[in-house]
Amino acid sequence: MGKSNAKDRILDTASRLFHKKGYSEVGINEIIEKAETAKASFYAHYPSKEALCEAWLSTVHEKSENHRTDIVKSPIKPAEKLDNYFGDLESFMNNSQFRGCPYSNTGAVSDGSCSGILNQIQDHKESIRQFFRAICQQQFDDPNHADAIGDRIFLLYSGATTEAQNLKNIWPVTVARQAAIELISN
Amino acid sequence: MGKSNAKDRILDTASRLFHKKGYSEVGINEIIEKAETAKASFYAHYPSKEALCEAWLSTVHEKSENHRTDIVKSPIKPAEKLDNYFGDLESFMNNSQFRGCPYSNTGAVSDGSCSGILNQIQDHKESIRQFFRAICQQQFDDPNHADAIGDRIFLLYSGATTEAQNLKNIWPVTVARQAAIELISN
DNA sequence: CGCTTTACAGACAGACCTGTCTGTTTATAT
DNA sequence: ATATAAACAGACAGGTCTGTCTGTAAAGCG
Repeated sequence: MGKSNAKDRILDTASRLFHKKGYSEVGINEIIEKAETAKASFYAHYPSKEALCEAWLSTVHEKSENHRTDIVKSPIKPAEKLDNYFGDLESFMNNSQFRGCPYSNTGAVSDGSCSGILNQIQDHKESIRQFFRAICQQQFDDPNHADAIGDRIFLLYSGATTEAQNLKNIWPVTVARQAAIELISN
Repeated sequence: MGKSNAKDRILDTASRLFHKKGYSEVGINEIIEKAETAKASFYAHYPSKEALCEAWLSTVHEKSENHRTDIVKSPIKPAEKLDNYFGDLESFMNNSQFRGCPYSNTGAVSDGSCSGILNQIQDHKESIRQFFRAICQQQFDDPNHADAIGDRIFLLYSGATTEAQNLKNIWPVTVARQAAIELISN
């Protein structure tokens, strides 16, 4: 465990609350109370609530992006990479009381006023799309076919995340996992 | 055009605003102002904002459910039914500035405090799932296989809706449409 | 010791939120 | 014409929101 300074406590607490309840349902007051810090300390480190949201999404992106890079580089078979990645999603959903993608959930509450957040959402989604395409490129000879299959797996992944949250059930992830493996194996 | 009474004006205005900005980003004051009615009139017809949300989701469900029933009963081929339904989604996304499923967007902002809304979300999603399963039952001999393919198409549909919203682009719907047709044709 | 940095506590402003209330106006039906 | 129902306008209460402000306490360092 590293030091527990105010800035980190705020970000950790906000991450937990934003993910669990949704960005718009969490207030600064709740964050600083549960982070056991003061409002002045919050505004000393973050200029606004939106900036905190961007910092949160950045950390999520960074962690998950590193994880995906590792998977792409690993020597296992492409189908096994998909199996592992959907397995990770299964664990994630089970461990988060079926709260799904932080980016989609944040984008669901936005009319486009904050372009910084919208850009992060699009960058993150495009990054996941390219991840699936990269795996498919390792499997198929035809690059166009690989991209097409990668896009389909991306949509299965997104749909599984969304509907596992809506239905509070893991079956969408299980179904998508099997479908993705079949897609890349045929 | 029917009469323009206050109750209908409120529901119509709220539907437009909830869909465009998200439930949590729209207030009663904005609704009654744009519906050109008074706050007392609002609370004469709806006991709370949450009740208005449920009324909104109910109308969305009713309309879309009737549409799906018509499609299932129609004499065209299953693959053509899917093509039509994804075509409808394409039009819907284009006409709504890429705001996607009202149910998923509402569910993204909820920690489970309002069970009425959560139940409507789950009922609606399960209804769409059964719609795709019913179409697949018309195509395949094996009922288990039909259900399995129906579930995959359901996830493609959900993922296409989610990511078209996130990416502000129609390609996810186009990809899902083609993938669904291939799934039911093989 | 004095100086600086960081974090603390919490009052405050100004705006917005839902929901209640009083009272007035309009339309309809008898 | 008169009674009844519906819609109107809008003040108000009580709470929450983000963000600013003043002031204090503690720790590191010369």
